[in-house]
Amino acid sequence: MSPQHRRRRIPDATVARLPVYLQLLNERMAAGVTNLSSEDIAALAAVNAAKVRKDLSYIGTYGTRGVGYDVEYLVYQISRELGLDHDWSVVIVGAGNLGQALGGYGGFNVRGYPVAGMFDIDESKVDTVVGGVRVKHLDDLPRVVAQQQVSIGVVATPAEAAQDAADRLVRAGVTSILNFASVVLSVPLGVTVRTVDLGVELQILSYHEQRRVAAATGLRTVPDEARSGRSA
Amino acid sequence: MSPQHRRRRIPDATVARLPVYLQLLNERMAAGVTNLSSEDIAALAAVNAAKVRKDLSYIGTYGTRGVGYDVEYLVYQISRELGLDHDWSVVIVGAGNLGQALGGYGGFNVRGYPVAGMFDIDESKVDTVVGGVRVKHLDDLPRVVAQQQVSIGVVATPAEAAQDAADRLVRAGVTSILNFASVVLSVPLGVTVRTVDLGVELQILSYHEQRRVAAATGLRTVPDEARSGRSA
DNA sequence: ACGACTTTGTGAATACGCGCACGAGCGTCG
DNA sequence: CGACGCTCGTGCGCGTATTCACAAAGTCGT
Repeated sequence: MSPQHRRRRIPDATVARLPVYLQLLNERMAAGVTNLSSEDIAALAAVNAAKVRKDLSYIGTYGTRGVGYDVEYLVYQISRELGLDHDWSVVIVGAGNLGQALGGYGGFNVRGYPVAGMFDIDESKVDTVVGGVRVKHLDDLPRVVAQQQVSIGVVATPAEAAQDAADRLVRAGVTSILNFASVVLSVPLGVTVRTVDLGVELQILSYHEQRRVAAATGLRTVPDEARSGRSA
Repeated sequence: MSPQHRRRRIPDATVARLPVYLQLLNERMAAGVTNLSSEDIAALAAVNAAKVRKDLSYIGTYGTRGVGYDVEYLVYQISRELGLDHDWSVVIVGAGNLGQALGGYGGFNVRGYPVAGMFDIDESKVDTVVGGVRVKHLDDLPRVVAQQQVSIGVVATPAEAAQDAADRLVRAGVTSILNFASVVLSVPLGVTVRTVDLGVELQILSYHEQRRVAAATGLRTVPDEARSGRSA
C-alpha cells in the first residue's frame, strides 16, 4: 500500500470538509474529469486552495506537483479514510414525522448506510412500513444492533424521548449517534454524537438577519458600547 | 465605513452555542427553575463553565456574582440578541420528500419561523397542500418574498436543482439560506448560507467509527476521545 | 456589620485553525 | 538534456477559540 504514512490524527475541521470534497470529486468524476488542481477543488468547495492542500496532505501525499490530483485516486483515498470502503448499517429510532422522512428518503442506502431497522415505542406505529422497512418495537433494538453489527444510530424522536433513545442505543452497543432532537444528549466517553437541530440553524441565521437590520437602521453613533434597546 | 459594529461582534462559535443555551434555559424555566449558575448551564450543555460565562459576557453582564443567572432574564436577553423578539417568515423551496417533512413538521411556526410559502417547479406538486400550506409554483417566489418580507429561505430540492433555487431566492431578496442539498451553494457576498447535509454528518460519524475499528484491530493509534457538536 | 462563602467577569496562557509564501518535485519543451 | 513553468506540500505568523485562574462583587449567617 502506501509508504507507511503513520496515521496521525486528522483535525476535526478537516474531517468535516473531507466529505464535501468527496461529494464534489464524485460529481466531477461523473462528468468525466480525471484531474483537478487544488485551485479547482478550492473553487468548487468555496474554500482556500492552501487549505485544500493541507487537508489532503493529512490523508497522505496523493497529488502530483505540476499537475494536480487524480480524481479517481483521490476519491478512493478519501473514501478509505472516511471508512467508506464498506457499508455501515444504521438504525433509526423514532418513526414519527422525521423518522418517516428519513426512512423514505432512500439516501441512506445509496450512500452506503443501509437502514437495518426502524424503531418506535408507540405500538400503533409498530409494523407499519416506511421506505421499505417495517417499524419494530424499541425493545427489539438490542437484538437488531447485535445481529447486524450496527454501530451508528439515528435519533429522530421528540425531544422528551431523545435521551432515553440515546441510552438504549448506547446500551445496545451503538457508538455513534446522529441526533435530530433539540437536546444535548449525555453519552459516555467513547461515543460520538452529532446533533442537527433545525431550530439552532434557523436561530443562527436570524442572528445574522437581525444584525443586518440593526446595521441598516442604527448607524447614527460611534460604535461604543452604549446598549441601545431595539424596540420590537 | 467599516462593516458591522453596531455592537461588539459576537464570535461565530458563541453564536452557534447561544441557541443551545436558550433551548435548555427554556426547558429549565418550564420546569420552574428560576436561577442557574454557569456551572449548571455548563453541565446541561456539556461544555466548560468558563466558556458559558464568556459566551454570556458577549451579550452583556446579566449574571449576579455569588448567585448565578436569572433564567427568565437570560432567556429574554439571548432571544433579543438572536433576533427572536419577532417572527421571521421563511419560504421553503422544494416540495419533495424533505420539503414535505419540513412543512409538515410544524416546528417552524412554534419556534417563530412561520412558513410564508412552499414552492416547487413541478406542476404536479403545485396546489397540493403540505402542513396546511398550499404549494405554489416557483415563479411565484418573488411576489411572496416581497409581500411577506421574507428574508430566510430553505432549500429542500434535489442537489441538481439547489443552485437554481438559491439563485432564485437571492434574486427575490432573501439574504439567509438554509440548505439541505448536498452541494456547495454559490451566493453573492452578504448572503448567509448554512448547509445541513445528512451524508456529510454520516460520513463524519463513520470516520470516527473507522478509527475505533482501526484502534481495536491493533494499529497504533493515539487515544483521543470523541466529540460532539457541529459548526460550519 | 462583618467575615466566610459563592459565583461572576475577564486577563493571561494555551491550543487550534487559517492562509501566505516559498521551496521542492514533476512534466514539458526547446 | 537542461531550463522552465506549473502545482504540490508545508513552515511560519496571525487571528480566533478555549481554558485556567483569580480579583471583584455579591449573598448569607451570626
